[in-house]
Amino acid sequence: MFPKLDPVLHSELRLAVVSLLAGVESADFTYIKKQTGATSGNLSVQIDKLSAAGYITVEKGFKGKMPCTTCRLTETGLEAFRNYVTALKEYIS
Amino acid sequence: MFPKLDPVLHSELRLAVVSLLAGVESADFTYIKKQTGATSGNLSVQIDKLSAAGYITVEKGFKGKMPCTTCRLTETGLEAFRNYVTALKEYIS
DNA sequence: AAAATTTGGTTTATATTATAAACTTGTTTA
DNA sequence: TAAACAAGTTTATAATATAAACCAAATTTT
Repeated sequence: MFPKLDPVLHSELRLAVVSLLAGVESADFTYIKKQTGATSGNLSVQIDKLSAAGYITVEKGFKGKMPCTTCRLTETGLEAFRNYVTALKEYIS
Repeated sequence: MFPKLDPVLHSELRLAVVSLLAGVESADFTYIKKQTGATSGNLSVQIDKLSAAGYITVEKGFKGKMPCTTCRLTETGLEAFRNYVTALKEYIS
């Protein structure tokens, strides 16, 4: 009746990050931070978790001389997001 | 951009309980337990939290000789649920 | 050019949560 | 009457989310 909700996505900030990434080709740390309003520490941790789950890829490079961390949603991540949304609808409809 | 999600409702089991109660006039502990597949302990704790938040009322009585705990969604609870659903849609659409 | 500030994060500590395991009280069944 | 079951509650534990503190490099200020 109530399907299990993916615990990786059932987190306010991680869900926001994935939702954001689902709409763009890629986004860097600073941008995600601004859009979500998260603190750096929290965002850093949650990005690690999404990465560990294989839901996003994280690429560290530089923009000019400044470090820049770029995140991208993987196929796995997109599918997990879709599944989560489907499951969630059982709860809220 | 991403609205804050009510932490009382952003919990798999509590959300299931509220979702369930939103569709019926009332439901007792055993029924909720069956429908959600939760363990008694977990359900007991989460019902307390929903009750403490004023989202449900809990009435202890007997069905025959057996104790029976009946739960009902309050107006506050229903409104919180609606708000949660609205907020969530910002994340998943 | 040295000092102070900002950028872009990471690491660590803490407080909260979710969950299961163990327990309680009373009832039914063998 | 002893064992098993029902309906929960309480307590312990493991996982989470979050913020606070920290760090290195770049930039700006004096």
